[in-house]
Amino acid sequence: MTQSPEPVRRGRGRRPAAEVRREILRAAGELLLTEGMAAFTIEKVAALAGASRVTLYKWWPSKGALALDGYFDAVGPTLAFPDTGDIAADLTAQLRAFVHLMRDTRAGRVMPELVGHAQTDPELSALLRERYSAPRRALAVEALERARQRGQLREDVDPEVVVDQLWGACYHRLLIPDQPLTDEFAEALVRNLLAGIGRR
Amino acid sequence: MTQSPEPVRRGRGRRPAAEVRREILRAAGELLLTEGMAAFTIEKVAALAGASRVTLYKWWPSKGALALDGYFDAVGPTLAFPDTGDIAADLTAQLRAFVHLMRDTRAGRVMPELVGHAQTDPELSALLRERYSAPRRALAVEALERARQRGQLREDVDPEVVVDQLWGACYHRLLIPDQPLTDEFAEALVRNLLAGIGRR
DNA sequence: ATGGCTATAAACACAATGTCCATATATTTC
DNA sequence: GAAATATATGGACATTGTGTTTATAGCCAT
Repeated sequence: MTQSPEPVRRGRGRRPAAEVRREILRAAGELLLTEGMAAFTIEKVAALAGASRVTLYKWWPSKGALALDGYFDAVGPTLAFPDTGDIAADLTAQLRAFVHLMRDTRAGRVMPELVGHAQTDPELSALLRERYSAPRRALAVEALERARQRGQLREDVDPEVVVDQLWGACYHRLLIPDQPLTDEFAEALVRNLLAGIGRR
Repeated sequence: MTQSPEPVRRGRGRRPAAEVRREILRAAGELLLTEGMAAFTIEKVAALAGASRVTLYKWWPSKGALALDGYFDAVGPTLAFPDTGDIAADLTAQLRAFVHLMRDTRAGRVMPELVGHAQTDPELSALLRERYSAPRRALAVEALERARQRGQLREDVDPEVVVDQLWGACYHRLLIPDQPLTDEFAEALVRNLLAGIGRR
């Protein structure tokens, strides 16, 4: 159990909106990261925030939207894609960091659940794309574009496809876990793709 | 609304187990393929099958297990991986068929929802691995192994990783749809990986 | 035919959703 | 400072779904 200082039973009446909103986001993030998406309910978030369910329904259109806001409130944006000029090294480093994040942190272990829930929640699907996947994908695509312009990649390669063959492969092992997600895997992804797996 | 001939109100008392079971599976498959996983509830399956909820709870331990059984009842196994001896052509053909299945059929559109639900249902996760992903992955791995033994692939390549860089990339575009899943994409996947995307 | 197995209806407790209301009060406006 | 506005609140409600218990009814094998 994560020990919130207080469930804080409040009196009736209005409180500053910003404060309530902050409290709700904190509660949503905490519940999501400790209990996971299966146990994430509007009711529990409201109780944990010491707020009324009606208030949540007023501001968030769906459970998914609330969960994602709670996720970012707890985790922060954390976007970075260092560019050293060596695309092979940069991709490997970035993928290893991603593997570490997904395997060894609470935030990482929750993300597959959010993606999973998005499969039946169009609201969350759109938000996840806008605020999570699209910005991250864009960073990788830009790095690959720069590498191509430096002459490190073939001219006819579509960076968008490359992203799917690197990060998409990792998500595959996360979401459909037949095989483990390891550092060696991350390294093999880059090796295979840059050098090619074909003979001659 | 899908118009079943009759909700068929039956009297109390026992009916042949096999018949009930068949009817439940049919109902589960129908509901899953027409309404999707979000609307898939034990209650609706029971009503559609003209069966008692208690009967469902007796035979299926979870909603996910019932959904997967219904899926296979409706779709069938459909496993095939033709091997013409040309690994590039075989992979491309197989991936194009996969893209078509996922994009243009009801069964395909439901699979991401099952994978999504599995993220918060360990029962379904295990069943999906055993009965869906593992057998399919094994077929692809075997084909790649044979190609390597024919000398069409580098000796040091791990077929398991290659599978993630081909099918995993497709699942990525299915589950986190930033970019469209197209035939051209399927072809680019094989091209990139066999020839490599690096310069020189 | 008889006894065991199993499907059935009905009822229950529970949890969660989503929407009402009337009331209380912080903040804004005059 | 007083009035108006916005908004959070508890409590209530109907609805849906879960998962279980109970007593009853009928198929099937022996």
